[in-house]
Amino acid sequence: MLRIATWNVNSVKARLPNVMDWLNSACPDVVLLQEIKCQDENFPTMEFEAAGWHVAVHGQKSYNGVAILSRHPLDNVMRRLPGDDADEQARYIQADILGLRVASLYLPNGNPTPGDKFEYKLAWMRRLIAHAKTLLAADIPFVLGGDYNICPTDADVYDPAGWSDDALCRPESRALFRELCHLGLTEAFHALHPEPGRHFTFWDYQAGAWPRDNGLRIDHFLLSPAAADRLLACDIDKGPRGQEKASDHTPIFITLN
DNA sequence: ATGCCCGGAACGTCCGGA
Repeated sequence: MLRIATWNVNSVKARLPNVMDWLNSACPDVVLLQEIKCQDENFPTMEFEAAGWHVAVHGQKSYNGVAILSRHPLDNVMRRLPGDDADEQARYIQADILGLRVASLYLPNGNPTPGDKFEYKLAWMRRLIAHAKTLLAADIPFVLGGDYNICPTDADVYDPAGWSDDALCRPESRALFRELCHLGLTEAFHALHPEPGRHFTFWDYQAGAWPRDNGLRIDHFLLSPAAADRLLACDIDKGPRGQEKASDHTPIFITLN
């Protein structure tokens, strides 16, 4: 059994006590982090290693940044999403863990639409689709987890009409997400919880979004066919969102046999 | 409501977030 979580922590330095408490209580085997908001040398690598974690980081000053924590050794660490050497934003890191290829990704937000940021989001998604094709051809089971900044359907939005023009919900964003899935990948939460419900992974800090349960489902796991064959469970852990000094995202887990 | 909150960088307040 392998339990993998993904969590946009909204600054690993501001969130370190929350993250450490959660690691001790939730006991994941692998954790994919996004929005660490620090350079590699400022990531709390020593603290995590002292707690028994293997660490791989792809950081950036102030913005973005992704990392992988693992109870098992990390091999073949790859930083940056292929396809644009001029892209300096730290949004992708990949490693092999016990023969499983695992990626932590932070897909661009893309607002406002239309505009340069939305075009960057769509271009980044096309690069992710191209990379997923490469991963499928490598014939190694893989898991792409992270903050996709996509609500796949209106069922994933507390107020679909109000969000219809947002980059997270735009038809162009959803079409590229479907194109990615249609390569043969399984979106774990939807596969195991197909019924509509208020299944969210993000609640804005503003306007009482958390107490009102006005959330979005934007953090996802996409699994290759061989990884999907091992999928036993996928669940959202709402606990951390209710803590003091919480991230605006909460972790989501998959369990593989 | 073009508002609300948060972290980072910086020390003004703005940027980015979603």
